[in-house]
Amino acid sequence: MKINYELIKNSKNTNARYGKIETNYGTYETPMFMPVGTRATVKSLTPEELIGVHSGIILANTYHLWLRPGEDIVAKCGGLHKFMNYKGPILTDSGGFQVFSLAKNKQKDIQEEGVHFKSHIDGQNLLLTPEKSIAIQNKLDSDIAMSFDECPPASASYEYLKNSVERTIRWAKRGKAVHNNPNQALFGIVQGGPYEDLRKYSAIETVKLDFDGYSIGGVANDGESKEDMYKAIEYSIPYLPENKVRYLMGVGEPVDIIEGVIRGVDIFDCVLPTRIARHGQAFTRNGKINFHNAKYKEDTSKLEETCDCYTCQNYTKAYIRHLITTNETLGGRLLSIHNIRFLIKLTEELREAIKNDKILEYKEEFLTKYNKNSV
RNA sequence: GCGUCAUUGGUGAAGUGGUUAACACGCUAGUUUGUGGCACUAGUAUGCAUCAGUUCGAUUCUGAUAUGGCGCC
Repeated sequence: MKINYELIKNSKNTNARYGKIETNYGTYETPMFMPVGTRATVKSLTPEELIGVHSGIILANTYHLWLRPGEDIVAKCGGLHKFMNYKGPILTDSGGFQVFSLAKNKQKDIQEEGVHFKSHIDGQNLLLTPEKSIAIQNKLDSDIAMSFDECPPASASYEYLKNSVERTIRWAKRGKAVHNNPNQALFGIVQGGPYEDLRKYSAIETVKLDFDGYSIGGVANDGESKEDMYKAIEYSIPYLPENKVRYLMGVGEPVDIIEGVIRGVDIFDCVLPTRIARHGQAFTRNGKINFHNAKYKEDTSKLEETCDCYTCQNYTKAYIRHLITTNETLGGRLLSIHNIRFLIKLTEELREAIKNDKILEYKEEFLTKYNKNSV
């Protein structure tokens, strides 16, 4: 089986929806947040800890695993699930974003065939094509593979985006043609920047190719404004089928997850919870806090009294600050556990809010508290 | 007691007769959205032991004092 999305309830006053995704590794409710495990590990967390924060699908990366250890070794170990000992579903990103982010200021050559660029590890010349990306993902044996797309910077011109969207559609078609893993779903990606006509065109043409799910890409790049991000979602969603899952790539911040859900997005992924954790910061109901701040030095309270995560159940802020300021790896681990749980809990609450038709009230209440201490 | 060398921020220290006293660490605050993992950005001595003198101008030269290291009696 590939995956199956079931739409259970549409929200009354918004585009938000509650649903379920059935996979070979269990059934999960949406909206959901997917933790990012680029190199076949959600940085610093064991699979047991991931289950402990109620994770569903997690994300791994085609580009990174292609270079190291190589898809053949993963396949030899029995596929990604066995390789990393994660018993939940796994989505693999196609490498399209890496072409954009790794080679941001370096030489890269985007051709019709694919993208020529240099390895970030040893500088060797690489060529990633739609066919290659799909072949790697087939071997990695993830539950969901992503089409190989071009992820243009927010600064890209309309003309550039127009051509880029066309090429991404051609690449999607080529990738789908060679996809041959019967247990793996394949998603298409809508691009088009902040332009309504490009998003519409990209969505309609991508849907014609009939994928198992659709994602909205090219958002949250390079300091793109939130308004542009929300527009990109609004311009794409109306053209996506109701009976397929919708994935907003790379998002995000709590406020963006809420805004995305309200606009009809089902799943999200983002490096933020684990990255800011390693840099000593945590999401809380009252906004983001920085453990480098001196005010936590003697703070014997829990990170969040109301949070059910391992970190909040067992440790004081003073201890976490000590770990962070002394650069102990446990500090980043504890904050990663909390931050991921925070975003997953957020989506759990959003699901409840959709079921009860209280999503706008929930947003208001959440953001009032969350933004109270900032700005 | 005599001689001698030293004294620069929270720390280790560089340096110069002349605009804002280098650098590092620490500290303080911020950034991070399909991860080139533990990064980046910014701020952080109104003052160079104290007092006097030389000088247009002294942290930098001179003298005294204080404190410390070393040597001698």
